Amino acid sequence: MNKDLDTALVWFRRDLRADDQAALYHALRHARRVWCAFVFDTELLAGLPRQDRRVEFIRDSLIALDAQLRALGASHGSEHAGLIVRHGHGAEEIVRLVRQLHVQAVYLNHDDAPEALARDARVRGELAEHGVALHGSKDHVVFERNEVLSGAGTPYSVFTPYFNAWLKKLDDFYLSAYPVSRHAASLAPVPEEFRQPIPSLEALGFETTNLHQLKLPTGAAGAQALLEEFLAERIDRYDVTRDFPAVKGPSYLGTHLRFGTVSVRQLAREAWRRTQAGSSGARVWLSELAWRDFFQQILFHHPRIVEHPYRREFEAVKWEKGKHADALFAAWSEGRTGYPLVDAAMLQLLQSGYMHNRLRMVSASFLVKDLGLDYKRGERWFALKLNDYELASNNGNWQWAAGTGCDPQPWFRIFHPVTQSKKFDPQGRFIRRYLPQLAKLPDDLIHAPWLAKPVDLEAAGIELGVDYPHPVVDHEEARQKTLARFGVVREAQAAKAVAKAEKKKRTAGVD
DNA sequence: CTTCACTTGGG
DNA sequence: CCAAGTGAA
Repeated sequence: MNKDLDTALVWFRRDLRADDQAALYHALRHARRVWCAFVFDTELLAGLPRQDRRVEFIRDSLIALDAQLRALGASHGSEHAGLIVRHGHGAEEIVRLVRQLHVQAVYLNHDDAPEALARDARVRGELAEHGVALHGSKDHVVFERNEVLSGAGTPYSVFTPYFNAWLKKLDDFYLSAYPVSRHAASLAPVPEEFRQPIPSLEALGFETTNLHQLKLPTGAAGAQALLEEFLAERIDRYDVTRDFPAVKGPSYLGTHLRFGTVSVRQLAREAWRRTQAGSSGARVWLSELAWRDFFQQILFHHPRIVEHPYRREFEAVKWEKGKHADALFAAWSEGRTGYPLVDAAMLQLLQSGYMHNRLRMVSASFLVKDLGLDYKRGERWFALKLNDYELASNNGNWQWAAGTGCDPQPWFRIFHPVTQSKKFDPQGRFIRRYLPQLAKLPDDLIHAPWLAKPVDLEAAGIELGVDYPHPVVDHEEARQKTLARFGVVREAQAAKAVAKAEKKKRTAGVD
């Protein structure tokens, strides 16, 4: 094929794989010599704790990506291909590489988080000054930006119609893999002076974590192993197993999706095929992928939700503040609220960087509706701790739980933490895993130890307040306070409804 | 010169 | 998947 460019650079960011990779594919197709680069961004790293499983996950995955690129190049007659890894200011390092390698175009995949969009726009401007083009591609989601719009041409704000339109647009082509290997001969040898080993964690300013003790294999090969097992053993029952935190139901692919060590097209393709074959589990799992697209698209169209509630009437809600609120937040984040399921969930997050989806809902609801704390505090905590943290999904789901988002859980629907516990961890298997001090309590008492008789507590070897905390709030009392707290929203929504009804009456009168 | 089978590009 | 292009019969 005739190529229009001599040289190009692929800037890897959250797409750490060499197969079915949009930017890599386009670069290889258009340029005779293609280099690949990743930058550990000093500004981004500076905001992270010294022990961060995600930095380790990325570093491991870069080693795998480098090997993947070398092998791909070698099998197409190109020795010394590979990944150039830098540590510095992301944008500056890329511009520097472009000049040093005399690159004619940079290829990257879209990152639609507001800060990333701003950064990429700056890079585009700087590159333009050197006469270098920047080409962006969709890669992270199945459908992005304006690809799925309502009949009126506006973005959807309710999931169900969005999902229907999403499914309608889905076809084999959108889900087909970018055939990277077809053009792999364009992978260029990395010049001697650019061949540097991938920096160690220490060199990056980090310490090792327990990542390798977790059941989370890294890199594209790790993702494929997880996927194979999930498809073979669990996806068809996902609809019935996914709500039970003690059951191995989910795919555990969230972190791989986050860093692009797996292609979302591959996942959607597998789920879609099984959906068409009648698998109800696959259909529910596919809808989770669509939720991810939905929240990405919402963030793209409404970047203000990073700082503000999507529904403006919630700005007026007064959250608990001050010393007592801070103490409640500390109890929540450290897993000592006295509500076993919530505490077990928060400990799972602390110890592994993962939290089961059902528990994300339960613990979020508890923070907002039992403790009366601003959802943004919880959002920030999850952002810090979740291996699979993704701004769009995390913000979207927290706003869902708080009732402030698009298509949210209504604010007056308040999860009962004990009922949720009995329903989704009936035998207390999950609770016992993280709270061994409660292990001897019988199944019916483990969900609310403060209701156990002294004799039962004694038999289980528990002294409340010593071995396990008293509940930090009374749920029924908290519920009443929350309903009152959201009174301002009720009034605003009622006023809105009245205005709407009057308008309807007026237009009806005209007809 | 037409037709069919096959490949390639698009996202 | 579909449209457009290619090459052989």
